[in-house]
Order: sequence, then C-alpha cells, then structure tokens
Amino acid sequence: MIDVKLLREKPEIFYDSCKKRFFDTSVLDRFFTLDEAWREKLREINDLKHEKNSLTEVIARNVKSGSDVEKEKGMVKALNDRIGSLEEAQKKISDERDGTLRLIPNLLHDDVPVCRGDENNQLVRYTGHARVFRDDRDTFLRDSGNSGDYELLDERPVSHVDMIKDLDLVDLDRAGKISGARFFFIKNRLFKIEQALINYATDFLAERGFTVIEPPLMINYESMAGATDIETFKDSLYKIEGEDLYLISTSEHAIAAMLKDETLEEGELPERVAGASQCFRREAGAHGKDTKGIFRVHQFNKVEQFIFCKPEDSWDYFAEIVANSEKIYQSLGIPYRIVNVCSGELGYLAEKKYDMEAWFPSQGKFREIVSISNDTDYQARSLGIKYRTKDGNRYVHTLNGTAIATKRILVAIMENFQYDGGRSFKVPDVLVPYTGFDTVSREE
RNA sequence: GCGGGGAUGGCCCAGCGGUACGGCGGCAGCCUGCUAAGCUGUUUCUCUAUGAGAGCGAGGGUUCGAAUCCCUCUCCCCGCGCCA
Repeated sequence: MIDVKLLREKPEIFYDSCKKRFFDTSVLDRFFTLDEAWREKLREINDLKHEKNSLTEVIARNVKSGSDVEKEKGMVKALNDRIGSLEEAQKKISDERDGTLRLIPNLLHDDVPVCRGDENNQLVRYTGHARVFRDDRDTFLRDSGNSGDYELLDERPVSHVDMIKDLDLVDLDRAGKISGARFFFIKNRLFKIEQALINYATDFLAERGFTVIEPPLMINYESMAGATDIETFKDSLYKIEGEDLYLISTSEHAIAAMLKDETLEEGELPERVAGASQCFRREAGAHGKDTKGIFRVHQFNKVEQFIFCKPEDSWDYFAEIVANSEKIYQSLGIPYRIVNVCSGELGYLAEKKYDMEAWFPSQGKFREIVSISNDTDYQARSLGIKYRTKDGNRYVHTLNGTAIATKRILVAIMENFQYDGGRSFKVPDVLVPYTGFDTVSREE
C-alpha cells in the first residue's frame, strides 16, 4: 500500500507515477472525494464521543455519591444512537476509500524506462558465452546489445522437450493422466540435479548472510493480500477448498508475511532470508504458451532471496541481490542478459524491477529466469512491518529476487550444455559436488 | 478430535464492571570528575492536533460505562486420542 499521508500532502507525484504506468488516474480522484467525506464524519463522531465520555464520567461520580443519574443515562443512549448511525456511514465510506487505495501502485524510480510492452524493456547488460544457431544470430545480437560473446552453430540445438523423453528424465504423460497438463514426474539424474541446484543456491546464500528457511506452503488470505496485490493476482493462485488457505506461488509472500505486524529493533536490520520452497501457479492466462516440456509448469522449486532493510539502504541491497543472482548464473555458465523492466510492465508493488533472462539456444530467445524487485515500503506498509528509531517507528523496505527457479534452469542446462546431438549434456562444475556425476547420457 | 490453561503497549506482568498498575528495555534530559549508580520525563495508532478519539488476540452482545460479564472465532501451551 502507498503512504496515505504522502498522497494527501503531494498528490501530484502519484498522478505522475500513475500516468507513467499507464494507469487510469480516476482512482486518485475517487480517493480524494471519499477521503474528505470520511474526515468530515470522523470529526463529527469524535466530538460526539467526547461528549459521551464526559457524561459517563459524571454518571460514575454521581453513582458514588448516590444521586440520580436517569437523565444522563438517557442522554448517553441518545448519543449512542447518533454515533452508531454515523459510524455505519463512516465505515461504508472508509471501506470504499481503502478499496481505491489498494488500486494505487507504488511510485516509480527515476531509472525506470517509461513505456509499455516487455519488448521495450531496457537492456542493462549481457554476460556469458552463448551458443547461437545461425538463424537466431540477428535476434541474439539485437537482444544482447550487439556486444555479446557467442559462438555460431550450424544446427539448432535439441529442445529439452525431446531430451527429457530420450534420456528418460521426465514423465509428462502419466502426470497428465493423474493430474492434468503442466504436471510432471521428474526422474533419475534430473531429480539429482534439481536437488543439487537447491543445495547449491542455499549454500551460496547462507555463506552471504542469509538465513535459510522453508516456509509454510499455504498461507491465509490476509497474509497473501498483504504481500501481494491480490485482486490482480488471485487468478494465478490455487485455493484450498473449505479453508482460508492459498498455495504460495513463491516463498517471497510467506517470507514477507512472516514479520507481519512486527516492529523490529534497528539492530535487527538488515534481515536477509533465503526461502526454499515448492511454488504453485495456475498459469490460467497462459493457454497455448510453452505447452510442451517443463518450461512452464504448475509447480516448481525456487530459492528466493528476500531482504528487510532500512529505507536508506534499499538500493544497495537491490544491487547486492542482483550481484548474487549474477554470480550464481556465471558460476553455472549460463549466458544471460539483464533488463530494466519498463513502467507499463512493472507490478503494483515494485518501484523498480530487473529481470534476468537466460539464453535458450533451442528456442533462440532470451527467456525470464529471475526477477528482482525493490518494493520499497509498499509491501511493508500493507503488512505493518516497522522498525524502531529514536524519531519513532518507520516502515522497513522489502526486496525480493530469485536465486534459482529450478525447472527453467534445468531446461537452460539441458539446452546450453548438450553435446552429441542432444543425446548427452554436461552438468555444471559447481553442481558436481552435489550430484556426484558430471554428465547425463542416454546410456546411463 | 476430546479435556484443561492462556493471549494486556517493544518485552515481562498486574487489574477481573467506573475508563490500563508496575518492572525491563529504548529515547530525551538532569545529576555525578570514573564505561557505575541515581532522578525526571517519554514510549502505539488516527484526526486541519497547546486539543480530542481509538487501542487489552479478532468479531459480535449486555450496560450510562467492558481488559473485566455473555456468545462466536483464531492462535499458543499442557494432557489424552489419532497419525507420516
């Protein structure tokens, strides 16, 4: 949620940010109308309550001295009736006002490119050594900013869709039978590699000051609503029937909500948390996209970086999270680019977001594997997470970013490190201590 | 699932129909020739704010007045049962 006080004091900066995000600013107009009406009611109610409190004090005194209080009792009853109906009216107004408030997105960082469409995201940098099929060369050069290190291939690398079948690493058909599309059984060495990725990423983050946790995989509506903009997000979540519980779509939401309604000591910040969990997504709006293989599935493992910090430090930690993710992909040897996500594609919560996109040689494209956001105080305000300073309590800033989302990285590994015409692939060196093997082949 | 006990300000804890006690910690100041001790004030949220209102797990009810009594719910602790 945005800062209501700031909205009242400086409405123009919110009008400006909404326009840049291509949001309808009428929600702001509506807010101000309702807020004024609410304030008027509040003043009225406050005065009546003051009157009532004075009267009950008189009653208390008179009861002790034994004098008659029937007249005063009647007056308080009459006041209660008026207060009751005013409060009802006020609640209606404030509910509606708060509804508009939740529709207002975070402010925008100056760096964010103002435009719509993922194709207009701004390239920050490309790193790595990509294997590029000659027909994809132009796409690769354009999307990597013409500066990319790469080698040209005469044949298109084999898709992971075929490799998982040939190498007996995933059973999609039987998963389809028992659960439906976008479910899978992960098998054999691919299972080991997935576990290795999780262990590698959590070890990596633990060494850098992160507390590693496995969160609850289901959280209630209130926590979900605090951690996300739930109205636009609802359709991508699984709901547990008959319970006030949703399956998490990322551990970010559980970690953010973990400190809900808490006030921390200044010395407890920054709090770095690495969450490792299964993530569940309905992918409701994705019919027809990535229907084969395990690129886009209903459940995957993810290791997430999350930081609660003081407002003045949050851009430093944004850089830290970006650097962590980059080091992980560099060490795995996966070529990637970073883009600065443009204003029209940013979520409500983020003031700025970097996406990392890995190069997928068989698709001939960069595809999203990591998303890193600074939500500033937006998420913390919705969740009531503060810290104590000598000048009073302030909201913390929250940041989140992917370390590893396993299914997509498995695809990236298969497609980037295949050899022998896709009948084998190499396991990244940094994972070998965790897997105990360094290649996967059909013969295995 | 059954029975019992709980939830009070950042933390601990008292109050059990008359408007939240005390301690700890934090902050500010005073005192003091020691990195000690002591003293005073302060500590949440909201409102066009030298004032007022709200707040005792959540929501409802009774009452002139509810932390306190009644109802519903949530979570925690202790037993019993069931269980990977």
